[in-house]
Order: sequence, then structure tokens, then C-alpha cells
Amino acid sequence: MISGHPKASTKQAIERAALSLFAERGYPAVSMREIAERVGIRQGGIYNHFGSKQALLVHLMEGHMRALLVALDASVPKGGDPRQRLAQFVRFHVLYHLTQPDDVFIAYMELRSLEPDGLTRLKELRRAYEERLRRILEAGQRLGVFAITDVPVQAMGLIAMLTGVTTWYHDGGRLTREEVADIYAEMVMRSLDVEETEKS
Amino acid sequence: MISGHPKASTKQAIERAALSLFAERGYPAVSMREIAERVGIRQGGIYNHFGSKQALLVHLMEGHMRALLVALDASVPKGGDPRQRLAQFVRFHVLYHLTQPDDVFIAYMELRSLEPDGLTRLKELRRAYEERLRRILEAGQRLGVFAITDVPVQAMGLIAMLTGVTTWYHDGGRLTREEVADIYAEMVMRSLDVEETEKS
Amino acid sequence: MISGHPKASTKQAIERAALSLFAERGYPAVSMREIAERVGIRQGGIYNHFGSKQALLVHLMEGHMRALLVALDASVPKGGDPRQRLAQFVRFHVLYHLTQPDDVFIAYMELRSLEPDGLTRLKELRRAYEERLRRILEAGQRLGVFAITDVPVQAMGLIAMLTGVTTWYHDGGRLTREEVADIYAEMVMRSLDVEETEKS
Amino acid sequence: MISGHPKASTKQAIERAALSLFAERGYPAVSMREIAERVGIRQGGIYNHFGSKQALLVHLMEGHMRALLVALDASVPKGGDPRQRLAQFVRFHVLYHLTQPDDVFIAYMELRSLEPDGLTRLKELRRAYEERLRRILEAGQRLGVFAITDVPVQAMGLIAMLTGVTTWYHDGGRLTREEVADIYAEMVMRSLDVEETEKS
DNA sequence: GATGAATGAGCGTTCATTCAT
DNA sequence: AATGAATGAACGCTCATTCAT
Repeated sequence: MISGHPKASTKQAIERAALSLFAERGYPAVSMREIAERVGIRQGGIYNHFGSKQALLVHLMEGHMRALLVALDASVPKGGDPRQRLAQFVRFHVLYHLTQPDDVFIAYMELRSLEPDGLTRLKELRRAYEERLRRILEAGQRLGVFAITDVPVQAMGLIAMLTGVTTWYHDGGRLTREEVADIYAEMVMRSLDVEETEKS
Repeated sequence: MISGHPKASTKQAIERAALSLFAERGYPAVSMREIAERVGIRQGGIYNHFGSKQALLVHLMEGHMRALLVALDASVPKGGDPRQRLAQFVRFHVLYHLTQPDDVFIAYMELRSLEPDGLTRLKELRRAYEERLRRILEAGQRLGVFAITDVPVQAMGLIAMLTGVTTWYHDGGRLTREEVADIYAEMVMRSLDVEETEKS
Repeated sequence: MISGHPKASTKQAIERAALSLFAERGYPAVSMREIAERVGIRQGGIYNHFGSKQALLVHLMEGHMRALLVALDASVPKGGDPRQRLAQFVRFHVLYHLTQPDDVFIAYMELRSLEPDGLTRLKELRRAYEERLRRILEAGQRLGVFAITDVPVQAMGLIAMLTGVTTWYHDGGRLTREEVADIYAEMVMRSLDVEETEKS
Repeated sequence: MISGHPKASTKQAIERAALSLFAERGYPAVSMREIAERVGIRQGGIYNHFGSKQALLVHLMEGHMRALLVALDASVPKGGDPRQRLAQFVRFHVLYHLTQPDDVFIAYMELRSLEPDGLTRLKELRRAYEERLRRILEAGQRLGVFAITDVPVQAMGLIAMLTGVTTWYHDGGRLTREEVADIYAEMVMRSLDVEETEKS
């Protein structure tokens, strides 16, 4: 009872509960009752913090995407060697996805659960993230260090591959997160690096 | 009334309707009424063909996975050059996913909607499919033609990347399905081919 | 079990239950559960017959107004002596209101519970009924048998007065319905008849 | 802070907001939140001024009825010519209803929303008001200046007719309130005045 | 006096499912 | 095979009310 904001925690508890439930079973399969139960309040209490189930979903998705962009821009410098930046992007993406798999999964899977307004906002944020990767690929292509047939296709393919890590990785398995990130970075660099592929 | 299956069409119509609705919006978000409406019958009529909504889902997923395995085994020979077999696998996977994206998407996404019995059966079928790829990777590794750090990780990563094609490809876009399959095959081969990577 | 349409009765039972409950306590104060309970089914069963609570209200109001107009036109001939037609109108209105007070009360009181679409349709039906009275008053005015200062005001005032009978009349009291209808007819005729008022 | 009731305004604001909302949409259809919103406070704040929604309703209805009786007794002298008193009653009733239609409407319509205690008190007040009219009618009947078949019926009929003015009158229309009051007074006097009707 | 957060009950509605017809 | 009507449970949400701050 010494903490300065003792009851700001309910809203955050709702966010956490909803996040993990939505990720686990999908937005339509999760009821407000279940979220409330996990938080330890009654169903109606959620509505003191979020106007609707949909608003809660949009809040989670938008919050995640904004945080993701901020973290990306902090981890991957805007300029510099595209090869270095791409490796950093891959490692960032994999590690972020393994650290916060729920946020990531929801942001990609529950677009279909969004009503038009939220969908528009989220699509724009998603596009901004993908744009960061496309910029790196284009820079490498211009400098002749990446062998890329089609930048947009390559970008989507890479993101899908990297995101897919969440479908099989489990903490405590044979590999650490860092090792997985390194393996993915190696895979990606090897598949694009003109230094190697051009020699054939 | 001469043909052998004169009115088996309702069951197939239900399958088709459910398949596309489950893929589009997810199993929990689709109601039996919507499926019936799309078929042109009433809600209760579905139960003449399937015992429950869950049974319908299991039927679709299991049917798809069995057909997928049959098609894979027809497209990719069991023995022979691992590089050729991998390229065939990649092209098969991408083309099958672009040809039947709904079946594929459901089989991967709706595992969480399965009740224990169906889940066990489906996981086994899914494992069998992934096993096909692991066998190819292992063969190439044994023969020294693939540079692979970790076969299971590589297999999961490849499948995730390939499956991800469905998240962005649309017919009528800049690239044909065949072109996309070729690009993916090229990406994969380049990232594994020891002929090239070993030179570094 | 001899009756020819044994189960068409549920819909009518819902109508009857809703009618009396809406009249007694008002549309917003009545729950679908209460209606169902009175019918002897479960709450959800109502939705096999009416799409929504609002649809049920509109159905009742529109049905009543259409029946009212049909009955009025059967009771009061279009042409003829305006004095006779007015007396018939008054008696019809009072008796109809005393015979079916619930329908009448809902149709006048629950306009505010209607959503825009239903409101438009009901206002038109209500206007048509009032128009019948205005036509009679105008005819009498033209023929010089009614002393009327302002036909629309007079019409609204008369209808309000006649409708008001439902706020105090109870069967089994000192007066029969017929007697009340006669008293109201006498009151109205006396207040308009130029034969008498003109002598002053 | 000099005036005697500096911040009593919130309570009055609640009364005003509740009055107009109850009149417009009916007691059961109005939520405490809506009332609070219109006042500019939060939902719970109302309970600093009224113990419950029901208490608020009773307060409004009882306050109105007491004020109505006071105003009536100020406008219509207890003794004197029944014809003059009746005309005064009619004009008073119509003008009061057009001036404060919300109070009047609630007092007549929301009796059904009252719980037993409040209902008893309100019925008595309502009876007292009607009694005033009955006294006038009886006096006129005794003096032979009114032609009345049945005093209680006539009283209820008159009040219903007069109250009905609120269902159609709108300020800014073709007639002023005073004109409407005059028309109603004329209608009523004409329908009862023995001077005219007795000649037939 | 007012607020923010909570509650327990209830709302209208939809759900998957059953079954007599 | 299909329907229409029913069910019991659950849904997202709102309600009047309480109370510590």
C-alpha cells in the first residue's frame, strides 16, 4: 500500500489477461467473463476501463504496434551498412517475437476481428513496420550488396518466415532465443548476400 | 438419378461453405446458421450430415491433411537428389497453399479449436507432413549438399516462411503463382546450397 | 389435438402476452423473459417468431392500426349525414377502445419507443385514422350542421377526449360500455350541433 | 457565497434533467447515467441528493402535484358562479399543461412505475385534483346551470380531453397557448351549458 | 459533494443442438 | 433430408447501487 498508484493496476491486469487469452484462443473464442475472471473482478467491471470488447482489442493491437515501431527504431539505426541493418532487423524481429509472442500473434492474426475503423488504423501501422524492412532491402539492392529478385515479395516472405518462429519455439527447448535469432539471421544473410551468391 | 452420387451434393456444399467461412473468419466466429445460409438450407439441416460443428471441423482438417500428404507424395519422389526434391517440395508447398489456401490455413490455425480427440489425430498428420521435409533436409545434409545448422529448426522455419505466402499473395497481382513458387524455391535453394555458401 | 393448426398458436400467444405486458407496464419495462414466461416457453424461443423486441412492438402496433382502420371503415360509412357519421365515429372509437384497450393504448403511448423506420410507418397509419374524423368534421362544417372553430384542433381534442376513456373505465363498474359510448356521443354531439348552439 | 442556497443548484439540475428525460422517454427507459450526464456529473453523484431512482421519481411527482394544487386553488376561487369557475378550471388546466407539460405528463403516465408507497401518496394527490373539478360540476348541476348526465364520468372525460392537448400542441404553431385554452373553454362550456342545450 | 471503480442482476440476443413432423 | 420450433447456455453489455477516496 506504499505504491503511488495502487489501483491503476486493474486496467493493466485486464490488458494482460486479454492479451494472453486472445493470443491463446483467439478473440472471438474469448469471453469478457473469462477475462474478468482471470483479473479477479466481475464481468461488468471491465467496462469501467474499456468501452467494449472491440475497443479492448484495438487498444492492445495499437499499443503493441506503436511499441514495436519505437523499439525497432531504437534497435536498428536508420542509416549505415544495409547488411548490418538487415541482420539487426532480423535479430530484433525474432527476439521481439520470442519475447512478446502474444502481442505479435494478435497483431497479425486478429486483423480479421477488427471492425473497419480499427482495421484502417492497424493496417497503416503494420504497413509502416514492413516499410522499415523494405527500405533496408532497397538500400542493399542499390548498393549491390543484396541479391534480391523482388523487394516487396522478399520483404513479405522474410517477415512471414521470421514471424513463423512463434509457431514452434518454446522456451526451455534445445535452443536459446539468442541462438534462434542468430540462426535466422544467418539464414537470411546467406540467402541475400551478393558476396556469396554472385560467385556461382 | 443415373449418376452414382446424385444428391451427395448437400454434404459437399456444407463442406465448401464451412471451409471458406472458417478460413475467412475463424471457427469460433462462424455460426452453423451462416454455414446453412450459404448452402441454402436451414440451420438444423446440417446435422443430417455432420454430428456437430466440431465434427465438421475435424472432417475438414483431416480430409485436407490426408489429401495434402497424398498430393505431396505424388509430387515429390521419395528418393533421388535432395536438392531436386527440396525444390519440388518448395514449389509443391507454395503452389498447394496458393491453390487451396483455405484448407491450409484452417489446418494450421484451427488446431486450437480442436477438442482433445481431434487434436491428437491432426497433430499426427501435421507431424507426418513436416517429417517429409525433415527427411529431405537430412538426406541433403548427409550427402553434404545442404548447409544446415539445425534440421528441425530449419524445417519449421522453412515451412513457416513458405506458408506465409498466403498472408500477402493475391491472384491477379504482379506475379503469377508459378513465379512466386519459383522465387521461393530460389530463395530456399540459395539459402541452403552448400555449393555456394561453402565458398565464403 | 383435433384442431387443424395446433402449433400456430405460439406466435399468437407471444403477441397476446406482449400486448398485455406492454400495455400494463410499458415497452421498456417489459423483458423478453417475462413475455416468454407468460407464454410458457424459454426466452430464446421468441426469436423463432419475431426477429427482435422492436420488431414485435412494430408488429403489434401496425397490426392494430390496420385492423382499427378496417373496423372503422366497416362501422362508419364514407358518405351520408355528417351528424350520424360523427355519432357513429364516437361510438365506434369509444367501444373499440373499451374492447381492445391494450392495443389502443400501446399504439398511442409507445410511439416514443419506436425506432425511425417503424415510427414513420406508424405515424402514417395514425394520421390516416385522424383524417377520417377530420373528413367528417369538415363535411359537417360545409353543410352547416357543426359549429366548429378549428377543425384540426377540434379533431385532436375529440380524439384525446375519447381515448381518455381508457384511463378510468373499468368493466363491472356503474356503467356498461354501451352506456359510456352513448354518454360520450351525447357530449360530443351536444358540443358541436349547430341546431342547438346556434339558437343562443 | 452570500446567498442562502449557493450550491443547492446541483439538486435542482438533477430534478430538471430527470423531469425532462422521464417525460420524453419514460422512467424505465432513462438511466441514472443519462441524467447525470445531462447535469454534468458522474452517475454516483446523484446519490448524494436522492436515495434512489425511485425516490427521485416520487420527489418529482409529489412536488408537481402539490404545486399544481396550490396553483389551482390560487387561480380558481372555491366559491362563486360554477360556470365561471369551470371556465377558469379549463383555462388553468390547459395553460398549466402547456406551460409545464413534462410534470403533468409524468404525473399521469408514470403512476405505473411507482412502488406501493409512492403510489398510495400520489393517487391521493391526483384524486384531490380531480375532486376540485367534480365539486365545480356538482355545484353547477345543483344550481341547474350544467347539463350533466353523470358527474364522475364527465369529470374524467373532461380531464382526459384537456390533458390530451399536450399530445398535439407545439409552441410556434398556428395557435397560441391562450387561443387553445379559449377554444377548449368554449368547447367545454358549450357542451355543458344548460342555457343552450336545454332549448332543444 | 463528487469521483472512479466495483458489484450483482438483468438486459436483448445468439449459439449449438435436438427432435417431432 | 429437411424444416420449424424449442431449449439451455452463453454472449456482450447496461443497469441501479455502493463505497473508499
